[in-house]
Amino acid sequence: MHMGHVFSYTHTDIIARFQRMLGKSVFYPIGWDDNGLPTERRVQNFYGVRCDPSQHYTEGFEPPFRGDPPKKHRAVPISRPNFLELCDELVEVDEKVFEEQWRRLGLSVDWSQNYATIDERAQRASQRAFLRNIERGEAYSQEAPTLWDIDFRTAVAQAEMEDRERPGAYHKIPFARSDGDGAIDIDTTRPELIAACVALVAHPDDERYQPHFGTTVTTPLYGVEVPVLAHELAQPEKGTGIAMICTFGDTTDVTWWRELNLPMRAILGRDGRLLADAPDDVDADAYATISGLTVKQAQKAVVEQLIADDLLIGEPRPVQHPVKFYERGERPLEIVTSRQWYIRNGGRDADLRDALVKLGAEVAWHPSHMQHRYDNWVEGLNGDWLVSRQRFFGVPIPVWYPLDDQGEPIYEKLITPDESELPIDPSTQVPNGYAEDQRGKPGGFMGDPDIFDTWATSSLTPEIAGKWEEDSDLFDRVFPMDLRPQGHDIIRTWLFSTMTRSYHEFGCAPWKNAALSGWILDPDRKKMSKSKGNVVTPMDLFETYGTDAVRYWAGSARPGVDTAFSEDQMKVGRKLANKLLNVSKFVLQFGAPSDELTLADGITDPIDRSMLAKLDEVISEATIAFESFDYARALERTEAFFWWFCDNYVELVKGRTYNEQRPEAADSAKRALRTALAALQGLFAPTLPFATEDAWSWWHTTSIHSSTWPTPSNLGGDATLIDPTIEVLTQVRRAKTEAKQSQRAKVESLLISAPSELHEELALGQTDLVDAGSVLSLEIATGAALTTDVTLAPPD
RNA sequence: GGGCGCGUAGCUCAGUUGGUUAGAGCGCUACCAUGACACGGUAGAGGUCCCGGGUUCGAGUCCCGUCGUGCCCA
Repeated sequence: MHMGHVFSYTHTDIIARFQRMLGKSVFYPIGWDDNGLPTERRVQNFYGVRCDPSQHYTEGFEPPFRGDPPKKHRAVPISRPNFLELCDELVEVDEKVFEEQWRRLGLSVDWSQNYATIDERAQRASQRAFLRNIERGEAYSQEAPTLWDIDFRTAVAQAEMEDRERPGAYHKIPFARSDGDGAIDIDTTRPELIAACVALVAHPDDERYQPHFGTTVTTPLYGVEVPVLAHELAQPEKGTGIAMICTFGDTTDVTWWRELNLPMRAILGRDGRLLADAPDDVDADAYATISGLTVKQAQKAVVEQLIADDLLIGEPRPVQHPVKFYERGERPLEIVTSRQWYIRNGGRDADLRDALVKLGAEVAWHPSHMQHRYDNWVEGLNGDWLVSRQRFFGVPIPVWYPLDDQGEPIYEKLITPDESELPIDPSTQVPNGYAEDQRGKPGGFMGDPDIFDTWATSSLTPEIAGKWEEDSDLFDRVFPMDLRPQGHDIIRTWLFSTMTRSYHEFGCAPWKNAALSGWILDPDRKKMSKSKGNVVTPMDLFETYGTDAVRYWAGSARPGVDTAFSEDQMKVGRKLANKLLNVSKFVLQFGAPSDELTLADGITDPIDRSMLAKLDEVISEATIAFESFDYARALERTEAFFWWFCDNYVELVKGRTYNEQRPEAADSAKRALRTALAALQGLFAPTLPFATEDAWSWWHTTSIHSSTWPTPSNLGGDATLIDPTIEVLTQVRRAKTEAKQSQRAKVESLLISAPSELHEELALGQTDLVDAGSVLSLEIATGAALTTDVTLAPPD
């Protein structure tokens, strides 16, 4: 856990606490997204093991290490079940630590409702939703080109892919025309893929190549005849304006291959090496020189061969170009053909895409411009959602396949479990009508070896948390949910995938509101993240500034705005919490008024009513702000009033409150102070739960967090009536400061000059003013503006 | 290249239907042991609201453009 988590989770907690004070019963679960690669990596590094599915299960296996294996240690291969046991073990330990930290932060989540994306309930929901997706045709498996990380050996979804600028070089290479009339020169950054070339392509409007459309050329080195075609995705200004289409060099190749109905000529293997055997029509002898090489080695070999055959025109020209990477990966993604499971998300279906955009419009976004991110992403999708992963720690894909006489799976006849059997693991469980000894045998069956990507399960968090199909009373009450809080960086993944699943299953958005938190930036304005090594952990900050101060820092950042990590803000928060405790002590020292007058009868002084009228405005504004999830504005308004209250109102009426000569006047102030204090403690309670609870306990027996949200007292006071008096008080203070005197210094005479319409207001504040300013003699005269003439008494 | 933010005091940021003299905190300066508070208080200095046009009686706020900066998507 780092400050980025503290930041956004605090926002959610503030909203939950506010809603609870409105009298609502808030459903506030928390979940751990623990399956997937990050956990696998942690397990490998923590225990010094690696998963090898060919290994057999070892009962009672003890890992070589529990934490910090030495650098030289070589990972011990262990079976998948053993590996999963260690995942479970580590996840449990991690979650304990997390929970402890969240409790320390004061998250008011319902800990009895927590879940994890690997727990049984989540697995059940994940598998159930998926089986229903299959039934309705929303999920399908297909042998298709897939983004592939050669190091992780897994397929990767569009949402997990990112562009990185990498150096490359254009190689200009001639493709001989089949009619023998010269050659067409193409530019490519991937000459090693010439053997995989299936066509050349140029823009249909490109006059240079229009005469060649429909003709054929022959690939250099490998002698394959390929057509010259037209497609509007070809970029005339890039290189020579004509490109070779390979199966596959990049995602555009996939589009061309699909839309132009081109044949497959695959040469890349899943290990990132070129396949051992050449495609059928490729010159086998020429291919033999690159067979089995890595992509990098193959490029070098092909270029050398081109140069030797005088087929490289000029020198390679270096370029910087965007290359697609798995977001966790270190080598460029390749595209290989493999059988994968997909869930329809509109990437290949305009109607579905439109429906999902429309669904996005039904959600209230906070801040509203975040909706553009969603629209942008949905409209830019170019394929369905790939959900299968060739990994180990995750929810198994709950299907089996019958095997034919040759032992080959018959994918179209897949076998699914009954919902009542979920969750299942098809790699250890046997489908109905089969016996375990038929596993992998001709005429028998095989389990799908893959697991779901973690997003495929976390896309169901509303269903998991609401106990969909398991507790319909709860589910009907909480779904659709009111709020999805999350970071804006995962709109394309978590938010969008959750929308998609909800649309398929229920035809509606899974929540009414989406509140997007910003990122935490380090002082250099870089995103704070583990991989950048610039994270700050919260525990020390809790110790140094207090939890409320850390929450204050988070709560003062406007929704959706990236925020610099700032200890200065925490100092301010600490100051605020401290001030609240002190002013509470001050107000409460006077005790409760003895009689039971109503507020209207007990608070008689117009100065007191004026302060309360100001407070009423603040309560209204803060309430409206909170209702629209703008916790920062609510805090800011409350805070501004609070400091004014402490510095001005409290100081102004302090003398009257202490004055036993005029009990009724003192009583009015005491009642006003207590009324304001109760409201202020309430207004701050969502943001500063600890300080407010503490101060509240000094005069209440129940928790402030189960008290009711402050409401305006509506005594009909004049909010601005007090202002001229405060202005005069400020001028008196200034006079004392400029004279380098104590604020306690006596004022011999105070001459106030003010427009006549302010005279009554000043007269009403006069007694308090005389007390607060230690004024010996005061006079009010008429003048154009409010000015004062302060004569200090000589110091003693 | 397309989309979306953001440019206000040395720093971090408020400024919500356009409306007196643009605010806060931190930092800085000076002062103050006062009965809630030294984890304090009082006051002060500090701003061509990125730049250039436009709308308007009036623009930090609305419109157009430029520049800078950040993110998302190609």
